[in-house]
Amino acid sequence: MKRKISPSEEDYLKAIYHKTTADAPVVSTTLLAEEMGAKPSSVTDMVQRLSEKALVEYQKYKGVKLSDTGNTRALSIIRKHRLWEVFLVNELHFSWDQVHDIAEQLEHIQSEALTDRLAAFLGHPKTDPHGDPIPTKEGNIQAQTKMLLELAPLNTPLVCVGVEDSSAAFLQFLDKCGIGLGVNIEVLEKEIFDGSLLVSIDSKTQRISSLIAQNLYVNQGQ
Amino acid sequence: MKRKISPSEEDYLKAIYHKTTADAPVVSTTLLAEEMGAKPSSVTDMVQRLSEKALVEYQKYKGVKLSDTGNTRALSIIRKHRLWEVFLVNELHFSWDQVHDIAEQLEHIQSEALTDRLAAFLGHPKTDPHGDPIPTKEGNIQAQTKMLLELAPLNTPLVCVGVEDSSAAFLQFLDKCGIGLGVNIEVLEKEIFDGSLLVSIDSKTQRISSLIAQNLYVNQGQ
DNA sequence: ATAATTATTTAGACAAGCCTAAAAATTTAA
DNA sequence: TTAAATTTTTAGGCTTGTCTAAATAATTAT
Repeated sequence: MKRKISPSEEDYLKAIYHKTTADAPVVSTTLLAEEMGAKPSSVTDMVQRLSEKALVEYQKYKGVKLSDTGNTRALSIIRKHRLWEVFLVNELHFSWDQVHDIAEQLEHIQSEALTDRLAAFLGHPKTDPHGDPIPTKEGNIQAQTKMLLELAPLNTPLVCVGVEDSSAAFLQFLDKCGIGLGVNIEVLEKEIFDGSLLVSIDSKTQRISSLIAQNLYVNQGQ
Repeated sequence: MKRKISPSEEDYLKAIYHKTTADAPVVSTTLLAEEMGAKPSSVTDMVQRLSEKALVEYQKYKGVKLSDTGNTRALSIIRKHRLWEVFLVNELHFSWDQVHDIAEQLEHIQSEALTDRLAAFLGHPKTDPHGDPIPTKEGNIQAQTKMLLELAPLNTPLVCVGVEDSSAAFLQFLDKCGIGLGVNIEVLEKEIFDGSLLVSIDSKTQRISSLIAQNLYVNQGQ
């Protein structure tokens, strides 16, 4: 009984998913427009169509959130996106910064059998190369544990999942330190004097400044 | 300098490629409409747009054929389609009859790097699971050698690539004999009395009737 | 509490890709 | 070689997903 959804509609569902949280359960058309790279008026149009299809709950001037069925669809798309990212990085040896645009296309391929077999082929991975959890076929997703490295627990395997400051300078500095999205990090010691951290990055031990730690997000890794 | 082509435009280029031959270098809008599952008027529209983009050569009432650039684009799409079919069958263990619709979607993914790496991952296959040749990155394609099994040479590795009679009865009978698209066949003997053939199918020897041999297409295999 | 500002929606337009119905060109047949 | 039948194109319309400009609601500031 699955109604067909266009790639564009899927992109909106995904954007709404990413822009709503427990704190802010509803997202404005303006914010969504930014996320989608479209004008707010276009978003209003689309959101009204999605509302008629019962994929979102929308109240004029009040913002929009996913319905239960919309949420399920969004998770299915995210599942496909992240599985393809695993394929691209683990099997085709792409690097983390090359896979997003390709996965963005692959996530719209419609075939449940393909998704199932891809997951099996990859060994049913639990997280993507960026450390983000992959929803199950049933639509369950492990709660996000994204936190600043500064606040992360000691002696726990972590995966770098994002940055607060995304300036080229910072990213290039990260590269120099051997840090990138998906890299495995473990905090060994916290220096009280200057807030610096002794960390092991892909099994090599080094010291990083608190400024880095304040701008780097990590997840609990495997 | 690659102009963007929509999935729909790509489908038309592919259809024109498949429907033109050395004998009939031009295809009519009506025939193309059948192939595309659209009305002739819609085809005329599209073909005129493609002509403006110099992807096809079109003369009113005279039919359409690919331009050189159109031909190159068509081959690139066919390359992607067939590479994905290899992936689906060899890596994800789909059967030959399940892969077409999925490959039809995957062929539109735009990323040269992806195609290159996929080809390398698969070991640069020369043919797809149906025995059809995979064009090279440069747009070279091995000439088609499709022929009726009845007329095929003895003691030569062949691959089943299609059927003349596509009735369910025939296809089910083929299944029973262990014959399907992509199956390796070699003709060992031709019986003059009844036209039957002694063949080795996936290394098992059996005799098949001339009626089968008259309705089965094979390619020179590897 | 009202005015000014900002956010949001509505209205009207456009391109892509399809459709149906009607017109025009081509092919076939008498 | 002209008339009938068929093929192909044109004309006009519809949906999706976008846009700009204008109107309206909500928020902020005085």
